[in-house]
Amino acid sequence: MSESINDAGSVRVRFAPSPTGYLHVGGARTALFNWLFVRQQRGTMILRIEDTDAERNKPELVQGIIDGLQWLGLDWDEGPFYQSQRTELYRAAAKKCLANGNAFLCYCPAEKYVGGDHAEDGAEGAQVRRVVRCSCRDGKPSAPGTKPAIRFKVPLGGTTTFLDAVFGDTEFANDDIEDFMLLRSGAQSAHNDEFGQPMYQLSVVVDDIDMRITHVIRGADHLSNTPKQVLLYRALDAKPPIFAHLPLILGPDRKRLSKRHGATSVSMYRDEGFLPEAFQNFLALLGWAPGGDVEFMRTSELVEKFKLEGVSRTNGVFDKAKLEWFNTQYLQKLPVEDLVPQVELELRRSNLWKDEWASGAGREWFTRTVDLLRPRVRLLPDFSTWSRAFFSDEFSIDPAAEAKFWKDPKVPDLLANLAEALAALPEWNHDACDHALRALCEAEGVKAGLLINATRVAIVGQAVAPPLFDTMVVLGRERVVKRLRAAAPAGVARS
RNA sequence: GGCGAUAUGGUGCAAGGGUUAGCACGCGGCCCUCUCAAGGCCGAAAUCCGGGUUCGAAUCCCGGUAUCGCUGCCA
Repeated sequence: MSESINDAGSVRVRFAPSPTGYLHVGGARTALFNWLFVRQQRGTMILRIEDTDAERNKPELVQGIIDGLQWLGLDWDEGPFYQSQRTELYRAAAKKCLANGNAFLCYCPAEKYVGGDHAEDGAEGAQVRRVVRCSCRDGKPSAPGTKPAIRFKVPLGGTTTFLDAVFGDTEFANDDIEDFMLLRSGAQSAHNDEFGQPMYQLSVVVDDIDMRITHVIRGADHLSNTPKQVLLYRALDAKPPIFAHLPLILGPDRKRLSKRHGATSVSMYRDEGFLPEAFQNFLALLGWAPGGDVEFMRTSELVEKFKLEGVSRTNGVFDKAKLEWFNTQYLQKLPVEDLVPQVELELRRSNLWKDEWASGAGREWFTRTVDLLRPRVRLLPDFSTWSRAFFSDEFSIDPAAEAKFWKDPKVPDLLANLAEALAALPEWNHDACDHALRALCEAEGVKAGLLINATRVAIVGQAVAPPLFDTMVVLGRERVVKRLRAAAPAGVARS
């Protein structure tokens, strides 16, 4: 019985980024889809770092990717594995291909390699072969004496097919596939190695076989690489996995998302103050939809509903406005206890945090305050802005707010009177404040709105805040009265 | 250039032969109101083009166009 659980757990996927120093949006989406799929299937997620290009890899950059994954709440079960540490495995595989006739030694200097070019379309006659093959593949070295590289010997004629869960059955003509590199030549290597570093196509396939990957979920930029890899699986006597290629994420100009589109790394969104779960929800819906009208789905729901078959085949534009909308939705709908820790982190970052908020009554008060503030927050740092206005001694009045709500000459007296009325209140709560203010307005013959707006400016320094009486309760009587008294003469001076 | 993929409002997704082509973001308006949000209601806005197949096509087929990808001793 328990064996069936193991069966269900036989799905194995991997996320295999190159260490570019940060996790970018496209990579994050790939990681997320892998993760949603594998968690639903109760399978195994593997993290593998594709750092075979020794030139441009810095091991320390991997941490940026890991941070990004963790922020997004994506975990893995095995790894991280580093391809740079598995070189021998790839060399052995390349030699196996050589031995069984699926690869050849290529002596062409890199710049002079003729393969991959396409033959001129001659007369209608024999146009079967579309890719030029290098003479090395037939045992006729083009430049004997130099150190050779190893290339895959793509079959002449025929087709290579594979199953793609997103794009369906896909077929490529072998004559369109160039004899791709497996191993670099040893020539440029400082060492006296026979061969150089392995190439991408080789290392992915070898690792995916070795790690028993069942589903390769990756960007659609690899769709055209897939037949090469399928050929390699065969050459290595292995069964290809199921592929699932995800449509690419584009910038607003419909070009592939890149640095010049602004924020492309997930860390930038973290730093801007997006909630990880909102980001996750947004990303999940970029290229996939469960089929109904629901969009707000928390992690567990996404895991439950995700289907590879539902993935779109169309490249999609990253729409930051929609991401912002998701963020406000999460800010509002999340259980407040899920939000409070995020706000705490934010206030710690901006040095506004007070230890008394960590537990007990302080914690309760802090939680209530977060709850009060959150409908008006768009990004986490807005909490810092609010806190500065509410609780810090740097309190100051925004001139624009003042101009808008203190222009009535009656305001200074009203504020002064209100201060005393509030100071005399037997109890400090929403209704008491409400009644006191309205009674005063009635006595003075002014509309409550006038004083409410003026008071808001006086006690928070800005034109925008949560409903006034809630705000008063959260601020506390002492602060409210003090600020009202301070505001009254200021108002007089201006009137 | 060759090969491949894709094509529904500005954007993200629905509608897998028969709907007044639906939802959401954004945009405009109204309501609510104590400011600003949120929320509610209303509105403008789309099936790339051309041929087929069919009683009937956004949906299936072919061609064109456009876009993206691959075509590296990058991954």
